[in-house]
Amino acid sequence: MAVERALETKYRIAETAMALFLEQGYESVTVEAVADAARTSRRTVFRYFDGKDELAFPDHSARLELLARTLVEPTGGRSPVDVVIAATEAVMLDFLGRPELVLRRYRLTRLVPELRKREVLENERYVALTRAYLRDHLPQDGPSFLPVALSALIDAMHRSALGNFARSGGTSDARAELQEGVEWVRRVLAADPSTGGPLLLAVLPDTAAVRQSLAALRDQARDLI
Amino acid sequence: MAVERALETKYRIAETAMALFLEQGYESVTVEAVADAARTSRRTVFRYFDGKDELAFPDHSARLELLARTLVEPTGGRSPVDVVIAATEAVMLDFLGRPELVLRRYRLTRLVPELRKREVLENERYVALTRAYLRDHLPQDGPSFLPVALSALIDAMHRSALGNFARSGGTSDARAELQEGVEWVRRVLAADPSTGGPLLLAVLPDTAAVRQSLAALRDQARDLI
DNA sequence: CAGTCGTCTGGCACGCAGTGTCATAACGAT
DNA sequence: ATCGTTATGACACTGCGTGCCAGACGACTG
Repeated sequence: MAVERALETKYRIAETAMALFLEQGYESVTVEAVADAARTSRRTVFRYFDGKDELAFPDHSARLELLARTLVEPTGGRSPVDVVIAATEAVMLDFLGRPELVLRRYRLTRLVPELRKREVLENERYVALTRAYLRDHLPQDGPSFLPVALSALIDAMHRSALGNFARSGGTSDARAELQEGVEWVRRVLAADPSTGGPLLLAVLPDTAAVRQSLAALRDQARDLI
Repeated sequence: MAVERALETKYRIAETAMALFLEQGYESVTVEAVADAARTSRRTVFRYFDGKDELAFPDHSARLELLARTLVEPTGGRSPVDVVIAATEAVMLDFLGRPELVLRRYRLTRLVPELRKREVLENERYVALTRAYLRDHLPQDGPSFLPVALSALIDAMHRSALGNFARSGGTSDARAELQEGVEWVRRVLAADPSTGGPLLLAVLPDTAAVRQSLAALRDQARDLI
């Protein structure tokens, strides 16, 4: 297939480039040097990549499509927030499918400001998608900042878990961390009446027995809720 | 003063550039054209700005310093979250001090992808500052994702309010919207036991009267809490 | 007033990213 | 084997960004 060959070429160029960047530094490696090392031409490099900085992100266009595709799948009755969370988990699993790439890119982005810039931009495109989805699917009677706040929150969890994964050298369980993070989001949302969460209130006699029961319940709730 | 004259030059160049960008489009305006229109040289433009895209953000370096300065001021016993919120409000007030600049830049960034990129990057620098502050000052026993989540949240409120301000043509009360947003954050944090918020639980007999009282309380709480 | 020192500015040249164009090569289908 | 399609490579060109140096401007001093 033609597509396979093209993909192979793209990744060959990208890996050559990343290796050169790590060896010699981003600035001092020209695109022509990358092309030569990958046994191709400068022009071809720019056919596969929009810019020199994108050489470290050969997988992002595909992953962005994955996110977009996941967001339009039938929801099966799930809430918009759950749909976005599931889509974010799918994106993370895709990331974790290429752990070496993630680790190498992490080193590069810490080292080269230009590549860090690019990473921030790529990330913004993910957030823009989820934000638009929430804007379109969340009930309109909630606070107007909810879509932007929730997309930022979920993205923050995603990045935090992936960052820990990279810093740990690929040993941490990024998926579990993400789930822990979004659980926190869910819990916090559920506790807020303006987003439709349940609310439990009561008036009780102020006796020692009641106080003691409440304290016990509170301690349990700290772990359970 | 030399500093005043330099600042005057910088803003003259920036305003000339923004006008040209809006008239003729970002791509088709060369830096040399900007320099000529601002009665200076190409070389001088690059002395005041790190790149062509920065021509639309003459105020960001100063505002970044403002944020950094505000974050190191004595806290006066406020919590780290409150310090970050106050600093964010200071940044927003600084933005609102130049409403024409905000509006013009908003039009530009919606129109020119290159400038939108730059805006995202500038924004990331603010978030990096607040995130680092929270990482250093928040209690260490909380969830590890709290700094990144909170900085993302507060930033989201900030951007949402400023975006509405620009979209409304400068008529909306951005400061009030920001405060509304951070109030939501505070409320939501306070409701979460893992971040030390209060928790109120009770067990009641399931009678019609009790149910009615709870419903009434719940309706009040929707507005009050 | 003359001289001098530091800073701001403009001109020049260079490297390199990114793009348009076109000719050629590789590949797949029939 | 031939043809149509698609990937590739060569070339030229624009414009950004930077290093370098020389001259202009302003401030301060004797």
